[in-house]
Order: sequence, then C-alpha cells, then structure tokens
Amino acid sequence: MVEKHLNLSKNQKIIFDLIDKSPEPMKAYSILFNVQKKGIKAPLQVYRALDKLVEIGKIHKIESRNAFIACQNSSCQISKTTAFSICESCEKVTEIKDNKLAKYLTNFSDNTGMNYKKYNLEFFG
Amino acid sequence: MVEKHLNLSKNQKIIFDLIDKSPEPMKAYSILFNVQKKGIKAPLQVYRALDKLVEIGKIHKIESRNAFIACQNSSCQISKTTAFSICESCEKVTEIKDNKLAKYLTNFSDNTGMNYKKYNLEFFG
DNA sequence: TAACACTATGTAATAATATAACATTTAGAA
DNA sequence: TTCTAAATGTTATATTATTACATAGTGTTA
Repeated sequence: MVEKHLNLSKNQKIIFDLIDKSPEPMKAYSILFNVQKKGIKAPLQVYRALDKLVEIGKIHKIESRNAFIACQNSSCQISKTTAFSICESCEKVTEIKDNKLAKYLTNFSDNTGMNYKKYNLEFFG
Repeated sequence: MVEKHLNLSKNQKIIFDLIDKSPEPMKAYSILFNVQKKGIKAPLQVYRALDKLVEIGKIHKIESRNAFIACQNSSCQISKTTAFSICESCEKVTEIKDNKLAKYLTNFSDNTGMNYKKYNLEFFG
C-alpha cells in the first residue's frame, strides 16, 4: 500500500490522505477547512485535486450528498462503475463490491439496445 | 391526463408544467428565470415546489446534473426507484423503464444481507 | 360556524457548492 | 537545455440551496 499514491502530487496526497482516513464521506469545504493548516487556502485547490482523484479512481463522489469517499477497492483502478449503500439515518456510506451486480449493470441494455460502460448507483436504506 | 395534477398547488402546477414541457432536464435557477413572469420571484419558491414534486414522484432529480425531469412513467407514482441514461455529449436524459432491472435492483442484497427499497441509478454513455 | 392543524406562499438574507480567468511553478520527456 | 504538460497559487464570481420569519389558504372536526 505504500506505492498507493506515489504518483500523486503534493496537494493530491494531502487531500487523498484526509479523505482516506475519514470514516465518512467528506464535503469539499470541510476538506478545505481541514487542510488549511497544510497551506491549501482556496476552494479551487481542493476542487482540482478532487477532480484528479476522481478521474484516476482513488476517490468517488457521492452525487446525492456532494461528498467524497476513498475508493474501498484495494485494487483501486480507474473505475467508472460505482455502487454505494447510503444509510439515511446515520449517513454512513459503503461502497458495494459485487461482481454479479457489476456484470449485470455493465451488460445491461436499454430498449434502444444501447449499453453503458459507466454508471453510478446509490442505494438508500 | 387531465387529473394528472389536479391536487397540485398553484406554484407546483406552474413549475411542473414547465418541466414537463421541457425536452431536457431543467436546473432550478433556469426554472426560476422562466416562471418569473408568472409571479414566482424567489429561489425558495422554486425549491419548495421541486421538493414536493419529487416527494410525490411527479419529477425526479438527476443528481449528477443538479437538474429535474418530469417522470416519464405514465402511471406516475411515488417512485423511490429511479434509473436514467445520460448522454455525455448532448446531455439528453431518458428515464429507463425496465421491470427486470427494477426487480433485480429491488431484490439486490449486499454482503450484509441488507436490501433496499430505494435507489437511484445513472448510466452514462 | 369556530377552532384547529396542516400545507402552501411571500420575502429577505445568507450559506454552501463550484468554476472562470490569469499568472506562475514544477516535473518529466525530447 | 528546451519544451510541454501537469500542477499550483490567487482573486473574483457564478451556481445551487437553505434559514428564518411572517402570512395566507385549505380541509377537518367539534
């Protein structure tokens, strides 16, 4: 796991480490508040690192919460297919790793015959 | 279809009609701009109507776009299970009505054995 | 009808989330 | 070294959403 973010830049490392340690999804301005002591002063610095981390699959955005969570897949890749369970009482979010579900959704064809290599699924309960 | 929004209030009707006529998802402030001539002046009036319309299932929020679309299911109900396809080039959004998909996801159990009566799925392509 | 509860509305102010524009620096490849 | 792409720093601003408080309508029921 040491090489996990060898190729991350300084700001990206700082922000990834913070999100990775957090037990719950973090919001951008909460991240900003927490990294100000490390010299990251502006929202844009946070959003740029978040964009990059999402792009390379090290974190995911929980769209319904505008919050970010570290990828919980140990062999973390550029992942365009994501699924989460979200507790509506406690706001705990867990990434769902289920190969059958992933296969089912990746192979899903809509009524036009189109299928999709990218999706985001959020379960609530 | 006449009784479709008999029980909607004035603001809810105005805003539902606008979204229903739109060929694409509408954002809250675009809605606001479009209904100002009808006397709806403030964001909160829009958000309150949107909240209610989502709650009763007449519209859905596309979370990844912060935009709202009319329910495309003719027998529109309080719907807690939603699936959409989103074109990343043209931003066209279509609601997916697929009973097998709905059944699969409604019956899905995660590794804790938990299953979920509510979900939102967004496909991108 | 009157009293009540519930839903909806109006208005102002502000909070929270996100991006545009521009200048500079760093890291790696050629 | 030179070049290029990626990353950073900074200010300002755009976009999305909520808080707080006052008022009005709607339906129920005593």
